[in-house]
Amino acid sequence: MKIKDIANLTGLSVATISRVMNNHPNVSPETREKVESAIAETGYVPNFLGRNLRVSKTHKILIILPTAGNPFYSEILEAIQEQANHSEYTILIGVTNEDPTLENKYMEMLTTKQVDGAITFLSKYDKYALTQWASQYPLVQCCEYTEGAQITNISVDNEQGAYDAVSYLIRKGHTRIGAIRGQLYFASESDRTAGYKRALEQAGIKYRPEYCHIADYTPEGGFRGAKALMALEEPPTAIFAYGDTIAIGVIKALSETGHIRVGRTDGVRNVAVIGFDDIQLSGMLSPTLSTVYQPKYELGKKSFRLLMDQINKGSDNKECYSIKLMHKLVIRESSEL
Amino acid sequence: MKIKDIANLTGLSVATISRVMNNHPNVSPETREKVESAIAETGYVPNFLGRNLRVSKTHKILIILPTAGNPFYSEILEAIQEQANHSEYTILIGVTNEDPTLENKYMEMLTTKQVDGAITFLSKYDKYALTQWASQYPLVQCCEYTEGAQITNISVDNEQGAYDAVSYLIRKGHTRIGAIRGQLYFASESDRTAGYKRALEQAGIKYRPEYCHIADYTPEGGFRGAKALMALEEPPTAIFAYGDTIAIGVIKALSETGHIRVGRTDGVRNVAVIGFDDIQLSGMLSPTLSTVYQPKYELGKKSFRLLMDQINKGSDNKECYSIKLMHKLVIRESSEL
DNA sequence: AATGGGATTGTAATCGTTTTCAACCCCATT
DNA sequence: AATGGGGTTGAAAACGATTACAATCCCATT
Repeated sequence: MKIKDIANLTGLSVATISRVMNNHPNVSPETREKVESAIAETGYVPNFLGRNLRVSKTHKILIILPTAGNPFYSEILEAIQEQANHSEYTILIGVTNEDPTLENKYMEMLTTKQVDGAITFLSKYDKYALTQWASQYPLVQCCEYTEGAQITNISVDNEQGAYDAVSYLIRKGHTRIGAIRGQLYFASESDRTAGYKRALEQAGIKYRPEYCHIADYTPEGGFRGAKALMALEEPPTAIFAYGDTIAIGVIKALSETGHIRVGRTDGVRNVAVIGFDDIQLSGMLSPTLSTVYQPKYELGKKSFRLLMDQINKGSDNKECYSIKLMHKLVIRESSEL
Repeated sequence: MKIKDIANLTGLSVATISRVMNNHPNVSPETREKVESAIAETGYVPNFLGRNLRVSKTHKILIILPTAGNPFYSEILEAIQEQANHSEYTILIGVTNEDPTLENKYMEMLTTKQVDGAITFLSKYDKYALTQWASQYPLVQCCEYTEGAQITNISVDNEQGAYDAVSYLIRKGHTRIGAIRGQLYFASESDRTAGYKRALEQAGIKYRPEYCHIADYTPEGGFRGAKALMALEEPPTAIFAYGDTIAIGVIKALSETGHIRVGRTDGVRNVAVIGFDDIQLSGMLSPTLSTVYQPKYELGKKSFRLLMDQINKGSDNKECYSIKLMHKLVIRESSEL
């Protein structure tokens, strides 16, 4: 069942059928009526493969994620989905798991016209290559940015966020502050590390490399990291985790080792924990997690809008924006016990 | 830059270029060489819109999810992604948020040839419509099934899983066992409810409707549910949650009300909790969560394989399979304290 | 030298749409 | 009655690839 069948059925030409399908004006009410009833009868639906080729559009956008498991991304994804549902676009996701081959494979979906644009959550691209991509195709970078690349990106100020968190811990009297970070795969990590160091420095606290532990963004990573930190001969009294998923594991580890006890009565001071992201779960932990809030809904919504702007504007998208959204230090129990 | 440009550049015909691109035999080593270097020089990449139309394939499959936020789905998605990465398919996700309009919109991506097949995680379709879809397009139902519909589906035995969990609680001496379930949007819920009831009945315990609380599959839902159950004049001594995301909130609520205390010394008995799914987080809670394990990796992998089989087999896919994978009761702390 | 056949290449149709341009009809205006 | 113009429609050319079929070439065999 194709457009020609409807044409034959109604005795009209394919052009007219097409016009009806696309709500063009200049088609008489009678023929429109006739075509529509024929379509209804036969259950005809247009073949997008033909249409896509002709108009050179896919009405699909690609979301490139480093990992599928992190609720932080899920929440942003949800916002993007919501926007997409209100548009005529559907979203397609690609997970790279830090495999550069896959990163390229996904990027090539732009050149091969499989998608109209992309939102990437990665940052460790070659800046020249990335600039190149961005100049040719609709592309926005979300939650990250690549130093020196010309591409519109949107994120929070990670340096300041980390600074705020660590400064807060210092103000609470902590001087031995550990950090559990990712593997420097993201620009956000370097920034958070910079903020961490700036806070220490400003307070006159010496930076101790052994307090900086590397993990992946999972509870297990945080769990092992916290165990390692607490095994030092002079363990930290507070831990800053670069992601709430990490913090979950940190809290678990500290609970196991007795360094955190909700409603503790033995007079020992609990180790303080602050995370990053403010995923929905963080209010459900015991103790509830203090963290640096990222406006995930806004990040997702705005990314989508920025991408749409580029897609609709056409190829003269020379101007790139670098947008920072506000973060917020959210104090719950884990830093207060 | 299209295939014709390469043809002109090399003085060959488009057919030959196409043959080189698709690794056809019967193209002489010299011309292949010549074409390949021309491609390398110009950076030509084929336009998939043209190719897709011609071969009538998109090399994309759609995953229809009820929600984006549940880690249970994320983990299955991860498995599907992994499979897809090893194939020439990319996955596309659609989230319905229980909106029937969206469900249909996503299903129509099959008829409009936007995707080659779909894996759905929903179950509340009209069985006739669903059978119709499945007979015409590659389609598998994952984690759910629809009574009376002819469609291959794969899931665990939810009835038995719930039965196992509740029976275990009964064996531990509980007789007042609450349940927090979803809103009957899924077949799996009805099955779990049936299992819950069967276990009670077998033990001679009367089913009490007020012990059955309805929530959505979020920690917040579980939180409110548990609070409600504990507010009854005769509160349950154990709670079976229909999903680990729910159980997270249940544990939080019980911790707050003092019905759960890790390492409790006051002699009061903790309320036991068992969840469902065994998401990665469940080992990171305090207390760690006892739950009914679902083989998420296998569910994802197998779904993908089944879909590929249908896609490759062509339109004579008359036979449908209904596959059950093994669940497993995983006992951790939350049912033992 | 003629024949046959396998390997290689080219021609042109095809996939299902959209869209330009021309053609047509009908009616009001002159 | 001729003209002009708006409103509708159709014919045919795209879009960029794949592929059936025909054509050609080259070489071994007779």
